[in-house]
Amino acid sequence: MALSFQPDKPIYLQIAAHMKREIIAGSYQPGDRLPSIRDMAMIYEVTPNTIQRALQLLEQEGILRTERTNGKFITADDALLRRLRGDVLRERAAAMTRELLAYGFSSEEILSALSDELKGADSQ
Amino acid sequence: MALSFQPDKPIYLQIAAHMKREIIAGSYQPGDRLPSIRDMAMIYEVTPNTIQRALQLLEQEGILRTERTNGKFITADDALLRRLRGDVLRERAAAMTRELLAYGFSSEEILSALSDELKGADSQ
DNA sequence: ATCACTGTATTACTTCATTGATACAGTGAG
DNA sequence: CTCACTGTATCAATGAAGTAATACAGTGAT
Repeated sequence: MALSFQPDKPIYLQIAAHMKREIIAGSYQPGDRLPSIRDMAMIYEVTPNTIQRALQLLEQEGILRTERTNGKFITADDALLRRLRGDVLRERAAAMTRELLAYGFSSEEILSALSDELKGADSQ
Repeated sequence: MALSFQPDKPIYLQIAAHMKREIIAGSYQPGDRLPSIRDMAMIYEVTPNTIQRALQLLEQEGILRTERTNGKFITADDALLRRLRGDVLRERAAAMTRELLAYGFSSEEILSALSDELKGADSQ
């Protein structure tokens, strides 16, 4: 793996975002145990502190649960994961809408631009 | 005015973004002269350097033009402004699409979420 | 008891970016 | 010429943030 990091954003944020995407996309299952902090540090080629910091963010969102001396686990709370999935979608859509309306674009323009993008993405 | 700044993003970027929105939204007209750097510094309540730095970004995009001892002006190039407007819309739509597809959302989910947001925004 | 494994906390380094102070330079009106 | 106005360049202070090093602490298998 070793995920190529963008130099302009903190690594711990990029790892947190990556993990969150994987979890929401279903690459990890509810209840799964994560690799240990030190193992993940090797995988991502960063120091353990950076991993810990990333995972703290996810734990604050309730996505992870810690067993003090045993490891960290994806929450087994299915409902929470489903809710999170919906929240992410709505929040991203809302942010984009807010921004583009501030630029003076009409609802029709925004919707049409998005349709075009999705058509392009589908055909790949 | 004095625009309340978010503490987490550099002020010069926020000012640049604000100006760009105003220009794309049509609050300034092509060819308009901007207030002097020192005047804008007073208006935004920041130091002149911060304004200069913000305006440099817009100048690099071709949105502004400088007359060395006379001031800065919105470009009179109408076509450029129209093109910029379209670019912004497409770029934002593309970024959001990329991100949400990485989360595993389907095109249908994305489109529907955006429609919902726009409906909400319209009715306000 | 010891070892190997978990996560946690503390501290410090170091780098980097943002902002501010100040000086430079050109133009045109009076 | 001088003043008042433009934008520009340079350099320093500060402050914040990210990362790394290291030590702490708990558990369970052998």
